[in-house]
Amino acid sequence: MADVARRAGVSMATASRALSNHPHVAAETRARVLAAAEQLSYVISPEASRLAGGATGRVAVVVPHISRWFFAALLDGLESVLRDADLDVLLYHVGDTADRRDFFQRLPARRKVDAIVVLGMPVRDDERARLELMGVHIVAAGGQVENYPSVSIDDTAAGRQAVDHLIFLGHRRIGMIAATDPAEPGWPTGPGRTMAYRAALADAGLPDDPELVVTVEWGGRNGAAAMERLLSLREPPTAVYAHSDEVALGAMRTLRRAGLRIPEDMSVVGIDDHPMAELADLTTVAQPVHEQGVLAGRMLRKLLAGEPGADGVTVPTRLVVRGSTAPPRR
Amino acid sequence: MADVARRAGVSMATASRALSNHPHVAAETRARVLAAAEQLSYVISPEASRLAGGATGRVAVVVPHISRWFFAALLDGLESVLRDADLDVLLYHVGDTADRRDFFQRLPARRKVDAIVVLGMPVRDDERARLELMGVHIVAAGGQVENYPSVSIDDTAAGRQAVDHLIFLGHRRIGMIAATDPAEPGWPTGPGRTMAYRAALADAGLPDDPELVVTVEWGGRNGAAAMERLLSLREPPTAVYAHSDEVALGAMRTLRRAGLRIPEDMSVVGIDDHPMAELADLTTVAQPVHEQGVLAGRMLRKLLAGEPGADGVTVPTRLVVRGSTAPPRR
DNA sequence: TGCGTAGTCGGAAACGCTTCCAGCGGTTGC
DNA sequence: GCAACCGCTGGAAGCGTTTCCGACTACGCA
Repeated sequence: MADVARRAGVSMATASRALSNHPHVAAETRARVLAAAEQLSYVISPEASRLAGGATGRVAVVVPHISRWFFAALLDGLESVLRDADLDVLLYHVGDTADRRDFFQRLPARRKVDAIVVLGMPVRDDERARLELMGVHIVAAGGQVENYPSVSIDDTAAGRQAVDHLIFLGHRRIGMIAATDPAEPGWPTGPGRTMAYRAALADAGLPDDPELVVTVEWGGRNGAAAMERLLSLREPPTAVYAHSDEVALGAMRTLRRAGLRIPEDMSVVGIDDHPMAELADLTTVAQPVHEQGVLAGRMLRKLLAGEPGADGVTVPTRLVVRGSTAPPRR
Repeated sequence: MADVARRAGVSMATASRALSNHPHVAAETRARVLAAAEQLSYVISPEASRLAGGATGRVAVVVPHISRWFFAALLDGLESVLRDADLDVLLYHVGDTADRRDFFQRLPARRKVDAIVVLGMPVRDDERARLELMGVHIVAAGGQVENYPSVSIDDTAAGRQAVDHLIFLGHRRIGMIAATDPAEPGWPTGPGRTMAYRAALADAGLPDDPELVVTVEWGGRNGAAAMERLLSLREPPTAVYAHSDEVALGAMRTLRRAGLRIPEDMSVVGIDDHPMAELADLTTVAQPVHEQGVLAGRMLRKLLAGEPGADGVTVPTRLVVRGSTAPPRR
């Protein structure tokens, strides 16, 4: 930077001000500095800049499963707005339980970022305590995180949309394939999605047969296995509600293999509106995933700018009727 | 850090050496410093550390499409090994042409990273020139990038495996759905995949009917449209080779809608072995995506350690036969 | 006993910026 | 006409590390 200043015939102080867009620099001087920087193809050293100044210009993004569509889409949306704000994204993948413990214990992002956003992942209280040690803003998206400004869907409402649709079509015997997060075995992805099922059945005066509920780890293959369980019942359901599209897609594969027709012999409904759902003609409850990432990014920008961000946003879901649901055969 | 040094009763110089695992520190002293740091829950300021020292401990990862499975899986693999090496991942998404130009023009990662890895994306010569301005190591994965140490599959071989399979089954009239990258219209994803098709046909003594080739942008929906084109021919093919599974899945949807049976009326083969391919019972040529990311990460570690990394690795692909291919009806 | 040496440790100078404070010439208000 | 003021600029003090270099200790050997 000394070179640039010399070339522009100004002091380092002025050069610094010009380069970082501070006021109190004559337009002409600024132009001269910028030109000098350009010629020397000089860029400010972020390290030195942060050392002396304040913010790092970086945001940590914590995500449990990079290669799953839902999380990747969330990240995509988030990244786009952070990039527009000239914020760099530091990616932290906390795939399994060990990673996760390690992340919250070591806090590898400490002192490295201005904020942290947690994607699609509930944060436990003890983890929250660790996170707060970092003393930076925290935002969540796509997961049911309390205590933080966050954006997500209403899982219960989404579940209701799916199950109510099946009930409306006339189904009385409805199975549910609940998905748990493989990283947190036994922990339901969305407790709301399960509650919605029971509430919908109760409201419709239908019995809640525990046989009809099977819980598996997330994933198409497990969805397929779950459907096998359901088919092995003495009296299988006439419709199945899956907690996510991938699981539903797995279930459909089992049905196809069994020679059953969809939707004539069995209706299937999922949640998410995964791109594959369209190709598979799967009825589902769509949630705006990319948009949730975008909203979280905007929220963060506000927070970083010092404005009091909204506490939380719930984005709407909507039923997308395709060819995998129909009234039951009588 | 001054606090830590004081508490441990040593100078800052010694504290620094102890904390960054340098030699020439008595074991007992080091333990004392570490304990003091622990008690004060102190972590080194990376900014200051880099300013004085050398490396940033960060790696830039450039990826064209975060939310597509292939790229996300690559990133997943890469991230896991970088994390093990205590390297932070700075994510740069260059979705469309504008992003891309902007990235290579502004080089936002400049001075921020020790290395850069390009995922699933060919780099043009002019872009390469810009990249080299950063003066850091460069590694590529999942794309056909020349001049860099890189890991990828042999696209031509993969294409041959797919097309040869169809030919072996007895198909004589084989369609191809070629995919281009939406970010770089007109640019074939894998020129090799196209060449393989022509070479296979030629080797089998089959005519190369231009009608049978349709080129679309990547994506399931476009795959579906491409299949419609193929079905509108006077004499449609008996089998279709798609450049990627998503495209193949789209094609299958059109076939299903048309009431055609797979594989009886039409065989379909893809490339990638997308998780959905298994659920859709799609025959495909599998490539180890996650592993390519891992290998790229290892290569980078070597490079950063000063060892001469291998110039490039080609990982093998293999045909996975499922239910979407069969001999043609006669 | 004296001296060289290996192993540790401390002082202090960078590292490349930002920002406080002061100075400078020129305006404005009375 | 003078003082107060304003916009712009420069000097210099940090910011929190690392590392060079010199000093100090304890020990082995002649």
